[in-house]
Amino acid sequence: MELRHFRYFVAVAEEGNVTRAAEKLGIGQPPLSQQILALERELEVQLFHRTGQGVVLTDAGKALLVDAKRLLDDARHAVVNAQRAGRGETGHLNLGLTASAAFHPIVRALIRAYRSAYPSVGLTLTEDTTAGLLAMLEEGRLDLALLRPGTHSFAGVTLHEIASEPMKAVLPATHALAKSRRISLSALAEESFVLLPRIASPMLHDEIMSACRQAGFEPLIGQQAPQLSSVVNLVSAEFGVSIVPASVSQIHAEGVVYVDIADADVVTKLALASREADRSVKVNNFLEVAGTSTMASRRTRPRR
Amino acid sequence: MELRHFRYFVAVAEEGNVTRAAEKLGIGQPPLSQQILALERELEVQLFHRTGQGVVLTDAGKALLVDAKRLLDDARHAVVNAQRAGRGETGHLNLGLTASAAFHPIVRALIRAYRSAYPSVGLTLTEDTTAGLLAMLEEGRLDLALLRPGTHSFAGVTLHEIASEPMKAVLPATHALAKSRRISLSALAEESFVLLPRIASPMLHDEIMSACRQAGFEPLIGQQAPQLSSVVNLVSAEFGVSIVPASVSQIHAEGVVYVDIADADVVTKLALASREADRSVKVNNFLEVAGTSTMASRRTRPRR
DNA sequence: TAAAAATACTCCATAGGTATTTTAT
DNA sequence: ATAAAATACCTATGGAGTATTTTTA
Repeated sequence: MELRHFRYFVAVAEEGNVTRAAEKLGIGQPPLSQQILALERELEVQLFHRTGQGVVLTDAGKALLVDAKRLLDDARHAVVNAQRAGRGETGHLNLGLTASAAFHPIVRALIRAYRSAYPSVGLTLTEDTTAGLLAMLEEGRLDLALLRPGTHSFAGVTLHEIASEPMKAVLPATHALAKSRRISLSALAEESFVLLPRIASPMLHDEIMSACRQAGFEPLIGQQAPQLSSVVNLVSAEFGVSIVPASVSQIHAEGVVYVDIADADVVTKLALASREADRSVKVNNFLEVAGTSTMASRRTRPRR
Repeated sequence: MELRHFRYFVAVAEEGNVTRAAEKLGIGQPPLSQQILALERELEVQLFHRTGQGVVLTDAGKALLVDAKRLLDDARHAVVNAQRAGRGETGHLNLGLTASAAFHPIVRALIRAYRSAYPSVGLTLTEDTTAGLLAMLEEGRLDLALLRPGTHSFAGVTLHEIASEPMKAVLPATHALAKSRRISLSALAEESFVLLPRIASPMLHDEIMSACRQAGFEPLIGQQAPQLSSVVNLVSAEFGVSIVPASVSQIHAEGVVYVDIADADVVTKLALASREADRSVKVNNFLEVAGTSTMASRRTRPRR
């Protein structure tokens, strides 16, 4: 039994006449008769009463007509659904992001652009640490993650840079350098630093540490805070100074100033991470909307 | 696109491996590969990612798998439904009956027997005059009718006798003959008769009239009543005598007696009427349950 | 008897088989 | 290097065409 049998059956049922149905189908009357007879033989049910003027449906035929039409419709729908899914127009996308990435205006813009381009794709946003996001990405619980890649890279993960921004120093307004337009990192060599714990954002943490070392000193970590806003508040309370991505300067707090850093390459990058093996159209569409060129896809340190 | 493509696709999707799926389907790997490729080409959608260890579904494939399985299930159901309809096990039957037929115990028994044999067939009972029933039968608004066929027969209607019963005389208890075990019709020659109007039950009416004429007299119709129970009540009120099918003697009324009639052939028949052209299995099943042998199928007086 | 469906046969398109190559890990 | 899918080519089933017969009202 094939869809052809249903197509032919519906045509004959609707014409009430094998000859005319055959014309409509673009085949001859005898092959159509044969196919109908073959269907009746296979189903072991008579579908038509033969009359001198054509054919009329039996009760079995009437019952089958309803189901056959629905079946043919459903088959067409299945094709359309598959095609839409194939173009990445339907389905669901699990997107992860780190707390610091969430501050970047490009992230909001990216999500909006994707939603308007693919309105039928469901989006779930999950906020977690970089390590957590990468683990979820590998397990397949995330399809994409927005994070700040560090010096180390991860096996099976492709990073697509979407933004690079300078770091800024965060100083209490009372600080001697608070009125400078730009300072060099070495000027902060004796300061106590307020940073996010390394576990929360190892990439950002490592970038700050290595920038300081490159400037010739080992930063003294006086205080740790779990949120970037807390970091800024602690600086405001004169617990020390900090270094944050420029986009974080959106956080305005009393008694805090953001100062440009003169040192070259004190920048942090925002990247979209995807599974290297993931060939999903939905993910590719997202990357396309992000307009990214893939960063070097590295496979240096296989994850345990 | 044929059901074969869906069957093959589901097999490959569930095995995740073309070679194993081919074994399961009892065909070779190359033809299965070809059919899957043909499906992908026709849908213009990639359904599988090919890997070294087999194949994995794309998003489009995942979407199609759900629909394809449902489609194959639905096709199987459609076949079962058609077969059940073909055996007359589903659907609806419109059954008509006359007021006088409704009294006969065989009618109740017949309907019960059919319901228990074909519990999934819906039954609608319609009570009307014989003429009304025959018209509805011809128009297709009824599939079968239980009625008392008269001397005339109808075009395109087959009558299946299901019972033949004697007539009885209905007399007031005060009547001179009320205590007789049996009387001859001629004894009622001078009586006034209470009958159903001819329009309500022409067959029964004509049978009574012709029985009287055969007994040598023209009955005097003193009163007409629309219902058999009213006829009995009028006899009870001494408006006259009547003649009714024996099964009507179920109606017990004060001051009324039912007396056997001695004359030969004063009988009335109960028949099941169906359209001659109707080859419906449901109707045949009903006739089979009724255990009927078809009465002469006559076509004497074509209906206007 | 006249219209339509069924049968008889022929043909060829294509599903399926066999052998081999290409691909992916 | 190996398992699996794809390609190439061949075979044969059966869908479709042509001619004719049978059926039904």
